[in-house]
Amino acid sequence: MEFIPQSEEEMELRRGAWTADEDLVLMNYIALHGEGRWSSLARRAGLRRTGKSCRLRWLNYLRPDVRRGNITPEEQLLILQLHSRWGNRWSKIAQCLPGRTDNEIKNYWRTRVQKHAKHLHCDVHSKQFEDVLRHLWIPRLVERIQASSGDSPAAAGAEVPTSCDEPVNAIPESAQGGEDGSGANGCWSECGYSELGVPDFDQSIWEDEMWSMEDIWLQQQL
DNA sequence: AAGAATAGCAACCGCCTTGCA
DNA sequence: GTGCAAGGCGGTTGCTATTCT
Repeated sequence: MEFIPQSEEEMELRRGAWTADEDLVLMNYIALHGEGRWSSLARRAGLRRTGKSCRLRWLNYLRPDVRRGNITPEEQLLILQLHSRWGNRWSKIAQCLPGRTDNEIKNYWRTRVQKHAKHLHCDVHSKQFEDVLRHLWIPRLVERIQASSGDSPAAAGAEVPTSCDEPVNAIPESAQGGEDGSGANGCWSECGYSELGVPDFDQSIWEDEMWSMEDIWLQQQL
């Protein structure tokens, strides 16, 4: 049974946080009719929401394959690499991180990465910050990944896609411990790299360590 | 213990692109 | 070729939880 709003009151659009009931309605409707045609979907499902709002709610939150929780070091590494290549192309970056949404990656970048840039008193797009990423942050992430995965070259020397089906090794040589850092076969997302089961780090602990490295780096610049 | 400051994240806004009549 | 509607994307805002003073 489809609900077609008749009166103006029924047409009045809701905004703000979604309720559990609205979520349920949206999920049920999509389960029955599939996604797409969001504007009419919103009307027919009886949701007083814009099509855009429904689409966003589904893609960023309700979709069954959405992964939640801490961004793992592998994912962080991938984000840093892909962002250096593609810039703020969040949806494109998200395509290479299964289960992560563009919104989540964007939020990660703004809250974590830009915060570090701010602490360094430089712009995220500056050469200085690029150097920090390339020579400190990324190598540290690689070390962490190596350590936690039993020094698996597949993880530590993983390749980063230029597109999701065109892998290249994007980890800078300075960040690679051995002469042969390769071993992963193609796009991380496709080989399931981020699903290898490397445990999450306690973000605050390892980020603290990042800051001691920052001090070293700043010293080197003096 | 309470208020202020900060961080994290969900959701909205506005612009651009695409598809179709 | 043009206009319109819908979808997609990046930027921004605002709310809530947490941390700090």
